[in-house]
Amino acid sequence: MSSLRRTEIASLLKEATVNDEVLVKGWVRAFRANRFIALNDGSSFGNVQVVVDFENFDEALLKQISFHSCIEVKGTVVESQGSGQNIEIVAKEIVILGGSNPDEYSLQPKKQTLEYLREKAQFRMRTNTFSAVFRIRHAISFAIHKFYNDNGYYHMHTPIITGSDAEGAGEMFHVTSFSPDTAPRDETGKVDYKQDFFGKETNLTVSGQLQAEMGALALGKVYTFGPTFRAEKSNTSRHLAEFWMIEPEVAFNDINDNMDLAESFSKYLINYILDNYAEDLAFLEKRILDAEKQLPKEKRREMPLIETLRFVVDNDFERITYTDAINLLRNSKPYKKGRFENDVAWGKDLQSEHERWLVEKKFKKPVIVVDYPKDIKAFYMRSNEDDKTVAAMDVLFPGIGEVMGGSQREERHDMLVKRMNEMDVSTEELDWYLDLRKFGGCPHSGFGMGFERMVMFITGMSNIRDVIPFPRTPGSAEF
RNA sequence: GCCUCUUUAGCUCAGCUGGUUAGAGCGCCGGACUGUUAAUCCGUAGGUCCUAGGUUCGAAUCCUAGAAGAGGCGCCA
Repeated sequence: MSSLRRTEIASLLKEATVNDEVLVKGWVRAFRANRFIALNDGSSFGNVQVVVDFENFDEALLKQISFHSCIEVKGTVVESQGSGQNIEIVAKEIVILGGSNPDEYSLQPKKQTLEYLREKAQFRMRTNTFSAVFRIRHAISFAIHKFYNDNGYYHMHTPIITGSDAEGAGEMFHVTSFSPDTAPRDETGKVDYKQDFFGKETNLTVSGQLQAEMGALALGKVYTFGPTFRAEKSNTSRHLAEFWMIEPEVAFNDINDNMDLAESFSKYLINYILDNYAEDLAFLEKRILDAEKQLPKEKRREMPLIETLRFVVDNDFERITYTDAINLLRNSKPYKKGRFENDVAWGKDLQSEHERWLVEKKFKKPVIVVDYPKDIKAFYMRSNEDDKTVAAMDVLFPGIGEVMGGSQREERHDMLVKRMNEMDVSTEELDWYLDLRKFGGCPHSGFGMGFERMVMFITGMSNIRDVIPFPRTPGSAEF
């Protein structure tokens, strides 16, 4: 008995047979009727029920079996008399590993708002919702590596501290070893970064794409998966200052190959979760349905979570050019009735209300928009024959908007230089990037996927801060 | 960067045009019950009405500033 080894609850629920003597450890999810403990150790969504014959246990010990206290139980597996589970454990010995005074503990065995739990990040992963979300977050991360590995891609680590500020993907966080008060200054009074750690100004990366292109032009197929930083004061449920991004970059792929990759990649991830995390998904779906009961019909999801995921996997993404999208929008009901707040016109970027109409009203499935006007896109995107558009694509998902954005890259050296000059991007600073066109260049494509946005889509969570353990947003860097 | 909303018990909230001692459900605590699945029943306790000013005979309620949280726009992933 004393040499008994711990069984994880996931394997216990799967493999235990009646009369097994077992040792389990975990956190108390509920203690009902002074007799039934729902115990969870994180190994699965399911709890194991521990039955306590309270007459045989010390009252002081039973008192310590409170919500989220941590205990160790030795006992015998029996068939359950109750209806909620097949087997349960009759406790012979219980040890309190860590008590949790319910008077002082900030969580309770009841529904609590996601906002409140967000403030208690030290505990929120113990709740059903967040443990399901973070198990799935892990699984998507694993599936990403599996997808690319199985398809012959190489994972490439791009730098987190970058020395170039020409990536143009947004505001950056400066990285310096100087203290603001004592930073050395040059004769004009500006901070003299020549004396700083790296001898120049440095920032946290906003994208690994330019570096990934080096990998693609040597290893053929590469992808990055790392943290990314944007110092934009975006105050929305879809933006983080620190988020994770996956960026495949593939030699010889054109924009159509790029779209194929984006579609098969996202379907693979969704399928992986459908196949392996059904229990967690079912709980998340039920959670949303319960929450939506209080909302008016038009604010509820059109389909429950799992149905939505199946639908996305079973149907082709809609592919449409920017020009066609503009025409569709200008002929749409909301446009004609003046319901859009922002104007729709060729040359202007699609606003979220327009994207939402295309995805949620018109096509009711993921939509890939391609061939955007060159003036609203980045310098490295390949110019099309019409000289007005570039081979850029945005992949739009229902409820979330842009999940992926990418392009075929401009591989023609002269064209790239021309675009850089037009858009005021320093050719000197990016000479290494231009070298990739000068020496052994080739057509290539890639895109960036916002990891947290994919986690949002798959888990059905509506705030990006609830799918990352420690969200960093303007004005908030707790924990 | 712009705009809007919220902040009242441990949690979720109600509290009307300013007017006695600020309420409910859940949770906690005490008791009853004991095969429960958000257990049930009875009872007790629990409040700097976010903070600081102001208006008023009187402020949870009105005004100003600040803090925290949420939502929308823009930017994007």
